[in-house]
Amino acid sequence: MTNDDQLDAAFSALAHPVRRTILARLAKGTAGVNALAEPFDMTLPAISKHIRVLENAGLISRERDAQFRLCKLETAPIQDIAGWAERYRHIWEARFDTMDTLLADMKEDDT
Amino acid sequence: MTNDDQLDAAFSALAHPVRRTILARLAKGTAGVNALAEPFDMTLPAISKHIRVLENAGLISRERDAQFRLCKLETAPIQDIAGWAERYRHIWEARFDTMDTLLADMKEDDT
DNA sequence: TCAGTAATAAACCTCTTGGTTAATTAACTA
DNA sequence: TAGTTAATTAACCAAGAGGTTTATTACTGA
Repeated sequence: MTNDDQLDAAFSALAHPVRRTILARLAKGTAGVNALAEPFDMTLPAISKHIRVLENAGLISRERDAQFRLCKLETAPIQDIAGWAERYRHIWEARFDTMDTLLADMKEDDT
Repeated sequence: MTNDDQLDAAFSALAHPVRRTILARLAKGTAGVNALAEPFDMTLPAISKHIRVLENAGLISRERDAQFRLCKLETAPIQDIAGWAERYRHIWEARFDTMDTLLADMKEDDT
């Protein structure tokens, strides 16, 4: 899988509030599918599918423990996304600087 | 639009390599639709649709200049995503620390 | 071994996405 | 005003996403 494909998978997995909520829950520790499904008004197979999407994107891993499938958060794709976003930071910081200058100029006008 | 909806829109807009490439191009400066379409083996209406997706997600804005529609990168949704990812940073850093400790322990065993 | 619990698989449905071609709008230019 | 360039709209299509219900697998524990 190319780097681009990995980003595709991560971004599109994260483009659903249910899946982001599941990740937020897993940030507090591993959990089984039923536990993850609990907050949602949705059937278990639907949650199961969301979990598979997260797994395929590498955002979680799973381990069988007796009749449970424990899900665990994996941060690598989130780090990739953070890295992707960072490439644009200089732009918004530059614009913020411009705004700073603008505000400073306005202040000068006041005095 | 709720914060969740904004993240949905941003993540799903970014889940396509063509759209990420367009943003990368716009990071270097504004451009018209034909210029943005140039690198892709794809019809203009297809690019036009990608651009609309980016616009609806707030990732770009547009200004009419004569017969051109100049596209401009907007960083707010990228900042939102960077902020979202940051909430997970403590986890991967904690795991990295654990790995550090592990490696240190292994080193001690060697001596 | 049998009942119960955890989870997935299969089949199906509807809506969305990503692309096409053909037609249209809007502005510039000769 | 006619032709050209820039871009969008409309109509269509195939494939994918997200959900359902029903059936099945896999394990636990009495």
